[in-house]
Amino acid sequence: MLQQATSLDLAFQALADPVRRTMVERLSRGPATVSELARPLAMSLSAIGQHLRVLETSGLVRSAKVGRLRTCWIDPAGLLVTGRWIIARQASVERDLERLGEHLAAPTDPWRDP
Amino acid sequence: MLQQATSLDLAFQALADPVRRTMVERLSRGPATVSELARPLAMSLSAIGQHLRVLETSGLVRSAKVGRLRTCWIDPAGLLVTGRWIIARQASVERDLERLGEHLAAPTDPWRDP
DNA sequence: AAAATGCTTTAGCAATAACTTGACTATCTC
DNA sequence: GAGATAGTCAAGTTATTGCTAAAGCATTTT
Repeated sequence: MLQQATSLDLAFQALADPVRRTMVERLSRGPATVSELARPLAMSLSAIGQHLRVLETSGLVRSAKVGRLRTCWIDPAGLLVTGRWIIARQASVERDLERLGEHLAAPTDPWRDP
Repeated sequence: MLQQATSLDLAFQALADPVRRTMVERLSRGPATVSELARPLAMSLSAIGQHLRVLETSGLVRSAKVGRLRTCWIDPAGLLVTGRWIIARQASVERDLERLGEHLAAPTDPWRDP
């Protein structure tokens, strides 16, 4: 990972950690403060803050501070980019399996014998 | 990541690296050998072998060696688990936004005033 | 105004990740 | 059987990750 990380790198990287996925699962049910996110996770508030920063720079989560509470919520666009990538790969795989099916069904190879 | 990594951890972790995503993109168009995977990636064959190992233990890719060639292909089940997780989150977010819409439309708060 | 709450910052540390190089082992090809 | 090809293994290096602990700083609450 020499070059600068793309948004896809950052998003998948962010989702690779179970703690961060737990945070995203919580936030997908509605906004929460940092302390609320920390509650079920046996870990310092500082650590949660660091995970939150990763989620924010990845574009999956947004937040704003009002008073002494920081409220966080999902940015749907973040989930969209990762979801789209996976769906595109699934589509490619399906097309490939389809070609394989045709190949097995045909008496002659359509590539070598057009 | 103290406890043993789940398949979701491994899959997202695997997809977090641009080199491995390039390999997956190639394989989603059809099987390939290790050298074919390495061709467009300016990196030693050894490094590709290590990336391949990550992809295999994550469940995204499978491979088998015949003669001196190792052929690799996508395991669709691998993409499925990550895809499902993301779609489930997107669905949660939508439900949440819907609730927010109702809340804004209603003259009274449906939670505090049932 | 004092104390509690809710973060934030910094520094440090152990573990992991992503390579490289070099040596090695099969398997084809000539 | 000599040489090229395809991949594997082990060791070493450097950078990044995921924490912790301790101190700091605004906002509320009492």
